[in-house]
Amino acid sequence: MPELPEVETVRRGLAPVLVGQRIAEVRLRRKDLRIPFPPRFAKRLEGRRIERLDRRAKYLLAALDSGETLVIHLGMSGQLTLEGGKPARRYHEREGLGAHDHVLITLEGGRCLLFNDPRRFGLMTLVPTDKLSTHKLFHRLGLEPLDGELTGAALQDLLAKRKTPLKAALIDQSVIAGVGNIYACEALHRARLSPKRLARTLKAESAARLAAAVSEVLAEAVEAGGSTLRDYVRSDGSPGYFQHRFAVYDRAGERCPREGCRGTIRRIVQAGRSTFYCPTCQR
DNA sequence: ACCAGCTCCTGCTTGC
DNA sequence: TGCAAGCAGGAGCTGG
Repeated sequence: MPELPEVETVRRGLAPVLVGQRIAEVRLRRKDLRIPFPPRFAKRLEGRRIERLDRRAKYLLAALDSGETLVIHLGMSGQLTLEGGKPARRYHEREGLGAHDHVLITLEGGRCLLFNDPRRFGLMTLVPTDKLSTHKLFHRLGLEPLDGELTGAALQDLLAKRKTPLKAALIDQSVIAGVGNIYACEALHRARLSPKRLARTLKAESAARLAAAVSEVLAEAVEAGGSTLRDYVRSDGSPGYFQHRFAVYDRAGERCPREGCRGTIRRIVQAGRSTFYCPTCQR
């Protein structure tokens, strides 16, 4: 679900509240998400201060004063929201939590970070902060789009050996980190490139256009607070707004919004996932 | 090395 | 109306 813009929006919402705070208590309501929680997970969090809140690809990274980093992935349906205010322990101990409220992290200040994830494709784990970049979750990740790494040349280089359709290459996290199904479709439309085109056939000029399109779409989506289709909300529970600006995603049958193009948006299936594009202007 | 396909899980939408 | 199949924003694993 949440792609880079949604995760970045959650990060921006959480950072002012979490950074500098100490974790008072952690409550796990099951023993695993997509993967098991690490040994003594709650104990390794309790009493620790959160020193930074960063993002890599679609992962949130909370660096702790213990030298470990709490790694969080929202999967398809994960939500991280801030609950409660003054009455410190109330939320943590309350009954009647939702069936999918899996983890509660109560801060010394009294607020509570709640992780809810119906499909349980998300994960939480702990990784030594100085070993993050070599950890198996991170070592294969590709270019980080909002950090200036995503240049036309770098992208062309990564795509050069790939025999997959462009769309499949774009959602491959070892090429560009953080792009998922929605923003891949949007970026390809903006770059006027067909999702079916073979990745390695991209010339420098097209690769540059695609690199720029990905960066622009993601940046605009972050500005809009992400896209809310069904599950995604910001940390305060409010929705994002970028879905209203989709050019192609979930718009099969509609007229292509590109000026001067009279095409109709089509939905096809690639590698088992929906792709939306305009066959007229995307080549 | 690379790639397509399958899989985990729940809930909403669609079609009979 | 009711029920079952199909589908969903992710990504690791398998086998070719």
